[in-house]
Amino acid sequence: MTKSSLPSLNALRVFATVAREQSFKKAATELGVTQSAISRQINTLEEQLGMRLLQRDNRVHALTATGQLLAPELLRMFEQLQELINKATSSEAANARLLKIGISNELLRWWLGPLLKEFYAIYPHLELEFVALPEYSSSQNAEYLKQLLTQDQLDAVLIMGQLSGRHLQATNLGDTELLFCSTRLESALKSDNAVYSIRESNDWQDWSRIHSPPAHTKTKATDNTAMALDLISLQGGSLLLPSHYRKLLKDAPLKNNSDLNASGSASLRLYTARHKEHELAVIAFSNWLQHVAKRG
DNA sequence: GCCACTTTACACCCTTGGTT
DNA sequence: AACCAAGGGTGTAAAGTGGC
Repeated sequence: MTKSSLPSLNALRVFATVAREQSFKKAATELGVTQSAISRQINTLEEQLGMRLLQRDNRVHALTATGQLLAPELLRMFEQLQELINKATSSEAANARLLKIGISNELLRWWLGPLLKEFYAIYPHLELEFVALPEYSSSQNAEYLKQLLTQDQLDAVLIMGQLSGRHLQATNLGDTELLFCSTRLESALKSDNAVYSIRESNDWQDWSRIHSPPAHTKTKATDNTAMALDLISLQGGSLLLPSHYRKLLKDAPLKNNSDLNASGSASLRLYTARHKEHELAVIAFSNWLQHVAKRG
């Protein structure tokens, strides 16, 4: 029998019920349909199988040999199926939970935030709560971030850079390109304007290795991208914008000089505690993020 | 006559495939 | 992407059949 010619689950369920009750009428009552529907399901099933399953005239007398072979196995399978459904539906309630996510304001505003509607449409039983973190991992904050995860204060951390530890599970969500952006299209390297980068990142070092800026180039470190954006909008200048915020170029008065872009070493990563790697909510969030990151 | 089941006609919903 | 028609699956109501 090919896959496409498999009888419908409903027809098999009807047959199993009739076999157990030895009556179309009782089966109809149990399944909440008319006895006519039962009759037709049995007929269709027998036609599909090419043989009779019930010996009957205007009464059900007995199961045929084929019916005797099928009925006990089907009844057992439907019992197992019911158990599985009970288990799945009760665990859905258990899995309806709050996920605490550590993330920077920048990543939330310019990357994850606009995608959340899609997440909630797929996983309506999950709720996300956000806790503000730095944009980049560094030697100063690494231990603190690890503790947040291993001591269950957060379920996941979204951050640029690396956290190491055997109790952590890392998922790479894509390498970062540093977009050289200025308030004006001209290259800031030829003017007096400074280039802003984030203090905790290696962005300036990564960028300098590729573009070897002149020694007189002014650089300024800021705490985060939002601060760098505010400063260059007030004072002019350039910044190294992580490519995850690419959509921002449409909204902010920024121009990207693609000749001066460079690849950064700090990838965007999702970190979770290893003891939570089998939790359905964590798996769902992680899988969805990977899907979103892949799509770009 | 009642009961259990079959047959037939018809309706509704969903999927699929073609068209715009 | 939106629309439409065809076809399949599933349901009901009602009439018919035959045993008890």
